[in-house]
Amino acid sequence: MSLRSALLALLRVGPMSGYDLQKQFSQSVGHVWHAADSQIYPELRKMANEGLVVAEEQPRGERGVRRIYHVTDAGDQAFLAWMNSPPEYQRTRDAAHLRAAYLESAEPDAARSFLRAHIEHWTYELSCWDGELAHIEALDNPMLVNRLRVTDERDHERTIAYKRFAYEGLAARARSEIAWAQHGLETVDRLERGRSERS
Amino acid sequence: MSLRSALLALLRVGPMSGYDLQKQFSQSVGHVWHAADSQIYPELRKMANEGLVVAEEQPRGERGVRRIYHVTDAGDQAFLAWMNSPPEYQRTRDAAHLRAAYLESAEPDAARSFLRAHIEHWTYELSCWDGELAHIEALDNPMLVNRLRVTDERDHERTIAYKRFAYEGLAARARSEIAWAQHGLETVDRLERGRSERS
DNA sequence: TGGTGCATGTAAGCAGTTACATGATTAG
DNA sequence: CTAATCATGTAACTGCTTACATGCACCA
Repeated sequence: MSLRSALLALLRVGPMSGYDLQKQFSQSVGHVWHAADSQIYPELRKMANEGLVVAEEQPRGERGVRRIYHVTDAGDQAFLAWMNSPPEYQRTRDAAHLRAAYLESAEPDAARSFLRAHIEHWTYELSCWDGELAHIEALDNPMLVNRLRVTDERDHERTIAYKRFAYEGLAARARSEIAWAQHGLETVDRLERGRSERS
Repeated sequence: MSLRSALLALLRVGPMSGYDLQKQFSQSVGHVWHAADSQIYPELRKMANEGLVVAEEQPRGERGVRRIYHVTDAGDQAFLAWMNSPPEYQRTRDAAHLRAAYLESAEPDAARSFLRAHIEHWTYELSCWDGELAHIEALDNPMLVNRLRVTDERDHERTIAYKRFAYEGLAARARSEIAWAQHGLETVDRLERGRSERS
């Protein structure tokens, strides 16, 4: 249900087409919740069938149709119900840590490559999230600006504070992953030194 | 492919039935990679069809059959190939941080409940991982003991070190999530104080 | 006329969840 | 005898991925 909530959260800021939403998912929101285009269009159709959104159909050329989706009252309530409901957690399923637990089975160089790839991945994620944080602080994130425009001015501070809070959490996680993998590289070196000394 | 790798990792320690594996997934390994029984049995069948494992069939009563799975050479190679291959990362999809980014839409009490649930969830996970770490240090984790038994003594140190490394990473992540949510609770209080002063 | 961006999808398939379903063995 | 544990699955469904597929509008 999170894709649905993410779509509602975006549409509550203002009506958008599937394509517009897709762009959001490849930028700002996409750094928190990823969704592919092939998933967005069918989901919007389903939401329209369930009355959470309505499609304003605009003709495009001879046959093409552009659908601008608007949130309905039912959609608004569904989003708020999700926001006020207890979160659901999935059981841990972490490929990187699974692999780490069996690293003695890998070649030392493969172990190092894996840890460097881990650092590279989380460094990239961190740069995205730090970038979003900079846009929040500078108030030049287009979605945030639009959202503040449809928000009571007394709620601006909270709106900004929670956005910042969310991205700070993701950035902290990325830093923790990077530190862990760096510690891992040191561990590989230490253990390999131990092996070469014994041989 | 990670479920498959996790199954191979366990079976490389020694042959086991689907039921035995299932128990491992609800204990030690299950804290890194979760899998349900309804997923394990079909996967073992598929792996047997592909020659990664062989089932030693034992009759059980009149009609029942117990299947003890053994890793084949092909299975061993598949596991090592996975260990030596570059990791694959999925795009971020984080329901808690998505929700956090829109927390101004929630009732303050719902926001607090959410953050407390987050702390509770990660505190529980942390206790599991700290528990596993204690079993690793005390050398009384049964799977680890079995694994050391089938491992060259010169590799004992590495085997233990990487297990410890994996669980330390998970524990660090849990602590980071808890600290984040605690900071979130303070943020809610600060913002709500601000609102009540203005009203 | 040709490329980029706008705009919309379908189809096959995989991984995982939830619910259902059955029967054997062993310890108290 | 009965409850816990051992032991094995199937079926329907959800969420997501990958690959495929089409066509318009505008600018150079």
